[in-house]
Amino acid sequence: MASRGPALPRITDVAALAGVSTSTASKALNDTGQLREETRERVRRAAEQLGFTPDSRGRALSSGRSFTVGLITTDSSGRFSIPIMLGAEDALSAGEMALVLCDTRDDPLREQHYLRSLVSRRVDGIIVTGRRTEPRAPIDVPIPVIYAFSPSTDPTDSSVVVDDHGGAASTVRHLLSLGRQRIAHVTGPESHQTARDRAAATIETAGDALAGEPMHGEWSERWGRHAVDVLLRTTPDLDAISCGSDQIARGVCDRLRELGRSVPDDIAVTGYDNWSVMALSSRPPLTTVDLELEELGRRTANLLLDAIAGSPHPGLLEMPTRLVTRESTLGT
Amino acid sequence: MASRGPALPRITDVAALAGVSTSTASKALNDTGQLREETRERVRRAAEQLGFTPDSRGRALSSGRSFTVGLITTDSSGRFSIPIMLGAEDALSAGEMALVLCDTRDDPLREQHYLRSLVSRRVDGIIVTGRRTEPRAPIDVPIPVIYAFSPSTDPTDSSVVVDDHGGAASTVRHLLSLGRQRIAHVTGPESHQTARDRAAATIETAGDALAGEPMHGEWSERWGRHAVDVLLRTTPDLDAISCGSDQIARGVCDRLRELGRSVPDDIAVTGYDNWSVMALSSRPPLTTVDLELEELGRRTANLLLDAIAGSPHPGLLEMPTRLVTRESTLGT
DNA sequence: GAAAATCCGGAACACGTTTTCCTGATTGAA
DNA sequence: TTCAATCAGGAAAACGTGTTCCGGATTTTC
Repeated sequence: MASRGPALPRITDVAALAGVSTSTASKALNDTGQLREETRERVRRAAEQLGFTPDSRGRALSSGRSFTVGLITTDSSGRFSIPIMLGAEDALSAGEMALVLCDTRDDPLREQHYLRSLVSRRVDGIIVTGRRTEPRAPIDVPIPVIYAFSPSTDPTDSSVVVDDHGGAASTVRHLLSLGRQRIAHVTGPESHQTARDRAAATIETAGDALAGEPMHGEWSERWGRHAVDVLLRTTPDLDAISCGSDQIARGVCDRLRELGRSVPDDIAVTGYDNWSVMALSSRPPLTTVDLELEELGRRTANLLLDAIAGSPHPGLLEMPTRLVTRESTLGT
Repeated sequence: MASRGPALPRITDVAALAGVSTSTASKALNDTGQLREETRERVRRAAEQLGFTPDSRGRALSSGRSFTVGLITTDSSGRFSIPIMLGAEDALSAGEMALVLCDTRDDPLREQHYLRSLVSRRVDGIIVTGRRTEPRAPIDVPIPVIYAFSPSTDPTDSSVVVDDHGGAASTVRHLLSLGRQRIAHVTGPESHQTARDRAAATIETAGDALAGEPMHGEWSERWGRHAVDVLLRTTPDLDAISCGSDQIARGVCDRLRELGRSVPDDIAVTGYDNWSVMALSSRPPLTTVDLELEELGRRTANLLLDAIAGSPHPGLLEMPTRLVTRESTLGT
């Protein structure tokens, strides 16, 4: 009942078939030790014939490593964690490392549970990620840890984050380069650090071209639509709106179109996040900032691999964003 | 260099501290064997004091199991695989099982690579999932496998899928119960089985109330908008549009509003998928079908646990969907 | 032809846990 | 008091691999 089908062959089976000892078989398959090439080849053929796949549990035990890293995410349903996850998984799988997924659902109890589980599995390292850019409390484990997206509050930990300041600045510079002179900023709640950071960068970069104060609201199309109504009343000579998210930008575009304003001829609009379903379905499609989260995930994984190998890179690493230009600023 | 910080305590350390042998310590911590309660307690305290966490690699080796299952997804970036993944992870973590993530990116080579890796890790089972409802070729491994969302072409394999027929039928019955009598169906490409299935169910359920043939196009808002133009020309007395996805439905609503038709007073609209960003941002919010994918993932995981325990459930399991009613059919 | 160097492969152990078997001690019954 | 039955815990093996050490065989050198 325990095993259906024939048991998987062990290295001793390979050794027996090749007529050598297990240690010789091990050396042959791992290209270590001193063996005649002919012996190596014989063992390889035996392994091939038996369909031998080494049991990594044995290897893990003897090597002291598990070739596994844990990914703790506070909400993987969020659209930020997922690309990070995939990027990390991509980078790790190249190094024959596996990634075990732990979704805490923002529950500290679950987080504790998962940490124990990961330590018990003797994972070689842990990636911690979240859905907000606010720093989070570090986790306490005797294993290398890298924080992605949400940095650790401890600056001596290794964290990889998005350069939100640079991203927001790039949209504003783009608008300025197009000759826009009255730029409004519509973004998310002031309680979100990312909204504050982007607003600050916008103010700093726009200078005199900034129209009024940044407008904080919710991350929704509805807020974008509402903000347009307010803006057109208070700032009639507006010629650009830089939005804190693609969702807001889409709402902005919809409302502008309903009111007969042309985007981008009358008013150029920029989004943020390059969330394809929003940015591409918007009318017109949005110029926006791609967070390059998959690359961030890859980078995080590689940093973790370094740390596992004994060369940690403590501190904060800010990853560059990429400006994606589309019709909402360029026209057709 | 290999280990920073003090090495993690082993069970021999616990045993030494408690003044017993390792086998006794093991029995004490696992509540097996015959030991005095006082001895058990002494061992437990020693473990506590040392912060002992058993090394699951050793346990895995000795038990013959790895307490790990693999999840192979052809694209986890798709929004279907993710809830399934989370549901599975949730169900597995309750049983102290870990889930290792493998994203093949639809590349057969990568899939082979991952399969070897999972077999090498001696995972206790594998979940295979995809982004389409088309059956897929089974994988060949000597380990229990369950297919989720994309069933296996081999009917003797275990597969868990969405009841697309029932889901589509439920929207049509809902429209009929509201007294709608001329129902059009706008859906995705005919090359997609899910579009064909939903169309067939719609035809069957709507009967005489069906207006024209199902209209196949792409899964986009643009197609939804375009379909409205066609429909209003060919079928002026239309009073309901059942869409094959929330994205299409959103396009439909947008276009109807632009043309001055009231949803749902003039024409009721239903979506499919309950993709919140579409269904809730639509004006009005969409009545739609929730695929309950997280529950599907949980169910898949539990079936896999059964199979691992020696009680497989071969065949196809269709999971029920849930109709979510909102303003696009009910009004305010 | 003897001594040294080199090459090849095997025996043994380590990794950390669980489990099986076994022994000595205690208890109960006759 | 003796024998059997139960209890408490230890010794050893098992899981599958990698690695260290060591001895025998072959080749090289003088």
